[in-house]
Amino acid sequence: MARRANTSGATVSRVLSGRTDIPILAETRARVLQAAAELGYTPNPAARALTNGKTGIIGLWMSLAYSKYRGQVLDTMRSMMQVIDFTFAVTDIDEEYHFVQTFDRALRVPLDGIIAFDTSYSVDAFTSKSNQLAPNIPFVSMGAYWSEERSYVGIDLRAGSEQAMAHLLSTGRRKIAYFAPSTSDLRAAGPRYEGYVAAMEAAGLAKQTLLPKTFSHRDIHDCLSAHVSMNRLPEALLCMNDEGALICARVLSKLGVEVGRDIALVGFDGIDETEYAETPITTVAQPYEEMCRLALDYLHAQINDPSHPLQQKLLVPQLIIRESSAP
Amino acid sequence: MARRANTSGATVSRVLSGRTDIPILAETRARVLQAAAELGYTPNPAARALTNGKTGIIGLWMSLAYSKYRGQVLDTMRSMMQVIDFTFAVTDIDEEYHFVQTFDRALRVPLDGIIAFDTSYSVDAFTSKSNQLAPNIPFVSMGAYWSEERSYVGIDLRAGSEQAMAHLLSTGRRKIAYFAPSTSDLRAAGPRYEGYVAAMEAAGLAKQTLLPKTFSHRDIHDCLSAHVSMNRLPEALLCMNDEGALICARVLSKLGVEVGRDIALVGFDGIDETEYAETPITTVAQPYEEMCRLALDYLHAQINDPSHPLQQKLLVPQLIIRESSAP
DNA sequence: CTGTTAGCGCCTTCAC
DNA sequence: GTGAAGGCGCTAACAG
Repeated sequence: MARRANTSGATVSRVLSGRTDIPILAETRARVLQAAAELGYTPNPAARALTNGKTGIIGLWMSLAYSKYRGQVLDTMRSMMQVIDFTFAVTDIDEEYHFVQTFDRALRVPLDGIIAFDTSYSVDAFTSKSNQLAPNIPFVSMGAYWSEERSYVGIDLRAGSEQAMAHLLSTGRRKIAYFAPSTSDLRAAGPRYEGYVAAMEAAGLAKQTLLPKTFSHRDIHDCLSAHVSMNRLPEALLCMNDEGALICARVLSKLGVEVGRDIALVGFDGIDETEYAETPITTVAQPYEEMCRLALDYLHAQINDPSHPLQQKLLVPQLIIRESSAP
Repeated sequence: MARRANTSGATVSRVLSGRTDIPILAETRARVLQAAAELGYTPNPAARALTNGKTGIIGLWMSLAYSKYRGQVLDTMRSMMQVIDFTFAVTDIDEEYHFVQTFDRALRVPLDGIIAFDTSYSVDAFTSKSNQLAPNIPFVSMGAYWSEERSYVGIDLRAGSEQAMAHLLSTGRRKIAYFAPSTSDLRAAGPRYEGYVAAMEAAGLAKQTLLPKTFSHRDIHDCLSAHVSMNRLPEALLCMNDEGALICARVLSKLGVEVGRDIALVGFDGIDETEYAETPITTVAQPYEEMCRLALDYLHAQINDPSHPLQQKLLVPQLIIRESSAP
């Protein structure tokens, strides 16, 4: 490349890095640019990263298994990255898989820092491993799971769950069931479930779970129609997430159960559709924009100053009450 | 690190690369592993990539602006990557932004190959630029846009659009409008629109567009309610995508218009919800699983053999007829 | 303004 | 089985 442009590697570097602080003869620059175009030459990013000691890349670690909430968070991160000069590389963290292998893979990408989003039930494995696997890379976790040993922007879903339960109880519901996929780790665990349990026990009520196999339309339908036909539907469902709640609402409506009157529904996350459903759905909305903004701030601080002290913050979700749980 | 383990860099490399072909004393191995754990040492991926000449990373270039269809594709790619030993780094290609800057950023990630998905209206800039920016990196585009100069797995949405129109026309619809966001580049362009135009002109019918500002619930509502109140609703809407069609259906239903009887609706993409909507929605389903599988195959072939000839294939979407366009 | 030199951290080759 | 040397492609520092 340098040869083709009749110049040295250093000059090529100066031109192609777009440096304005070093004066370069217009003619030389043109020669370099043309040679690059002819050869289809692009600087090797790995070599660049090695030399510079930084990559300009922030890794976003998350599960890419589809969910609307994750999509919204991704979208938010995307728009925030546009205004700062970092590339943002999303890598899939598969929680059902072998963690170590997953992390090994994620660490193949040379990074200036990592944001780990809702790395859910692998959180134990994750935080301890991430300490071991990448303790020197700036790291912030955000979402429902965190470790006190690392910087984080957490969302206190247990508090959110308790808000939701207080609302359901204060509007007279007594038979309240927790609704989650039986194949999920959140079946009978996690902050949402803990909030549910605490509230039911404090109220002296019997706990109950409704567990479709997954949150697919079919499974939810099968689960609910069985309960409807046996006339055993509870007075309220605390649904693990909004997508499940939305499907519930559609299914129940087709089964002749009126959401908001015959049964109350509450979801988690705060995705857009809850507002526009046939019957708008009450939801525990996660403050994900603030979460993203803070996580990026925290990470920035760590990147600029590797010895930056821990930054930890817990956000509280907001209960948005709508018709699906009308009094 | 080598010092801490009382050994040489070469041995550290042999241990940490997990090589089984080179015999290493169990004790030495243990010493290295422990030193690594104590120091929290991780091999520098950039240096590795530079030495090895490969990174084990495949870049997925796409817009991360949220859409359900993109989410499903991402999910499909994710599950396919699990079974092959590549990391998969998703980088946002912003089409509304300055292309060159976007590509510059995406190219900061050291990659063995690139899959570009639906890099839509930037396709011209994109393919020409990608030739210039990364002509030597194995590259496959997949989705609705492609360049004949590169390998691709395309989806012929124009053919899909014509199928949809043939169906609407054959079921007696005459006043058919094309429905897209006025702020989108697909407002009056792109393969979907071309198919619409061709069909209408062949049938000797007057073209018409309905253009809400965006595909948000509010904008669609404003657009449709205006038409309803003026009693000017067409007999059918060809909606640019399923998400828009689903919102249309909800809005129309609230406005007292019965979908499938008073008006026909057809969407594009084939997302799951179309099947479970109040009135199931007719859609031009994109064969995205096949698309992903082929794109990965093609890329693999190129990675393994840099001089592999071009591989190009055009897939045809499938029209799924449901109640929203019942005869 | 531009070329030369050295080193980033790793892995491969070749000795021992 | 293990260490020493060299080079991957780039850029900062230093000459000229």
